[in-house]
Amino acid sequence: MIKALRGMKDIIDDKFLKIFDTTREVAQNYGFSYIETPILEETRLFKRSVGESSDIVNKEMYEFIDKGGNEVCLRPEGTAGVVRSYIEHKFDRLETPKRFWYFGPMFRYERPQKGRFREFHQFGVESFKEPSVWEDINIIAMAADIFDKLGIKYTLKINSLGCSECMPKYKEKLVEFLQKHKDSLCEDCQRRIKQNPIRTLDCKLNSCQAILKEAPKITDHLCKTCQEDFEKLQKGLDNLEIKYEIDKNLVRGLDYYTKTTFEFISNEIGAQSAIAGGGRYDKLVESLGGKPTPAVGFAIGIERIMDLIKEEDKREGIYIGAMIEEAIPFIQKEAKKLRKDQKVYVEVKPKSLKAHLKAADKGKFKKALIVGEDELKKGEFFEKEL
RNA sequence: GUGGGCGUAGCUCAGUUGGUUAGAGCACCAGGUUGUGGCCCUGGGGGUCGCCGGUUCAAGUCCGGUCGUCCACCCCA
Repeated sequence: MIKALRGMKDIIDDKFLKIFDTTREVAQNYGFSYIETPILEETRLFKRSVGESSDIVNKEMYEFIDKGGNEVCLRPEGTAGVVRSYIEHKFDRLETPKRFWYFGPMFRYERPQKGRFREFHQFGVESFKEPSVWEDINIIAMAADIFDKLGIKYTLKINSLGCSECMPKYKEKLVEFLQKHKDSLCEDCQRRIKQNPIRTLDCKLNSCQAILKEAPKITDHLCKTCQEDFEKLQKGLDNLEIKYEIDKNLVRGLDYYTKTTFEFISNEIGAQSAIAGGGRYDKLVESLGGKPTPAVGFAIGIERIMDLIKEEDKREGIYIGAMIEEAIPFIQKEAKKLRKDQKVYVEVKPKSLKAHLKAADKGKFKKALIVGEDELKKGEFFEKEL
């Protein structure tokens, strides 16, 4: 038997559509426009944006050479492609902000486990050309709206990584601290000192965390602007009555983030607790060859929130069946009329009244319309509410 | 990439120290005086025991490998 590839799933679940509809509705209500970018992109797009030091680029991409000799890969995340498109269409030369939402599959060659697949779906938004922290609040509010609409409980964590002014200075101090305690840190963290020192902050090992407690915090080293913006962020969320926690160790795995970062966490889905993540990336457009353009965005992991949506089983639609084959044309014609404004299922296999009612019940229909010999003569239905 | 658990019917799982035609519950189909579902009763269909190899008179059961799956590490949505 041929099976789907490891870590890839067929989606046979109406919840997926429900999430799609909800995210689309909310994004459109926020004034964002739809964008769909290619699933296949040049590999260097992700190397330059996500960052070569990240695990995603390092070891999780589906890379190959196509027949034209191009180094390509299946997209491991959504932001890079949208940014590429933004620049390619010269939107970076406009003064007006552009806001996009997308929904589609992403690919990462990882070892599958709960809430982690090799093909998974993300809904995401990207807002370009708006430097204000109030925009950060807008999009956090959008994510919160989506979760509220879907009835998903979450914890929001926020942090600020600082800008190109304060971040490098902080990094120096942190590296200095880490070098001092190098011998007590785990192997991974020792490696991180050179590669990506910020990542040591969210090391899961208790031994490292004990040392890192004393480490300098980014939030204590923000420049004046970043500090003010971080305070505005908190006030803005308070104003919208969105609860949050400040997590000074919240570091995101993609290299392009600056200033505001945030994550939505759920404790009901195992170790993969992040259901959405995002933040500001003011330098990314420029580093991919566009004009300097501030931007902020986030993405939601669809498979992860599918588990969190409770299924309501309500009856809906009409079941139509015939007890004799001669009645099939009649029910098909009637179904055509009824379907104009409601869900109508036609059973084309003739069977007993009892069997039809049973099937209609199992199918969670609200009403059953059955036609037998008598009904066909009169041109009417045997009707039953379920 | 590392570690651990698990692969028997569509689903959840039994299967005793290796021993005849491999079981249960749920689901499915058909009946229960020919046209009233959910409950109940009866009957029925359905499994190359993940795959390959080995040990043995004999393997679902033991051994090795492989693939898959789940959980965790790692990483992230």
